[in-house]
Amino acid sequence: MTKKPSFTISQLAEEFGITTRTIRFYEEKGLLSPRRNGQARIYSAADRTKLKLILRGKRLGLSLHESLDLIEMYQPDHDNSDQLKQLIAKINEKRELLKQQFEDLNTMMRDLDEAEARCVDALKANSPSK
Amino acid sequence: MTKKPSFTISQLAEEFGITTRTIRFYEEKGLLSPRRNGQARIYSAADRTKLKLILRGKRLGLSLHESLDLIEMYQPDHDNSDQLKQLIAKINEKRELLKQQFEDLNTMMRDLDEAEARCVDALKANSPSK
DNA sequence: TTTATGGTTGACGTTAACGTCAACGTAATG
DNA sequence: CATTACGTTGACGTTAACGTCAACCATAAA
Repeated sequence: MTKKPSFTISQLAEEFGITTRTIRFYEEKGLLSPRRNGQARIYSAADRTKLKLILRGKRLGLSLHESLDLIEMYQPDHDNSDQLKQLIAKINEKRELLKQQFEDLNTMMRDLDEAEARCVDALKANSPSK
Repeated sequence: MTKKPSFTISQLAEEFGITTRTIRFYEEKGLLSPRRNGQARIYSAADRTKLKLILRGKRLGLSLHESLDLIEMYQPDHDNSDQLKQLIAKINEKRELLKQQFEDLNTMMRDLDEAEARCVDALKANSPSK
């Protein structure tokens, strides 16, 4: 039997490079709900995963609320067909947005390549090889 | 001789689906500097391109200031070697961030695929083929 | 018992990125 | 000339996502 891992707030804060204030803030917003030991918060592996999803969302420019939506997609209510259909629709919307982001990223990457090439050329021009 | 195209603020606003207030706000922040006809603003093709870059940056989660940095990368001061070197360093940093974003996007896309698959399965289970 | 360490709950402050609104200018149109 | 459409400049409001700070509690070590 492997013990279920658990974490303190500051462990998670350090691991992900954020402050404890931030983690508590996410809880206020309903993104996390760790269990308690007395008044102290204890985070499960699942809580940690949620936090990871939130931070990934942030890196992709999602708001906290959007991340919350996404997280809820991962644990749908399997008894409600209407909700499931809505969820599938939402997922497809999200997929479209992600595709757009892929294009944007590619474009920006190419732009950066060109920008760098121009810089390198300019450098060569500035200091001719003697 | 093809005439140089120019745009009014509301043309750009409509084209990009933003408000004129937003465009003026970007100007306040130094991201745009259209020429004037009297007191009215006139936007050149270059201004339009800048705006496009800003909005692309936004979709990728960049702040306005970060987009400004990027835009300035595209028109470096070709006489200043130090600045050029710094710029190359910045570009490489940015590239690393973009790579991270690519990974995030891929992961999220796969997660979405799985989430959808689970939804579809649940739907089938709910309404058996009878 | 004192002190250090880590955690908690408010309350309030801050910054970015706009929105809203009022008061005004200007140019074309009926 | 009055109206309509479009534009301008402030000034102020708003929301999200935290930061800062004070006052407090709990446990463990000195």
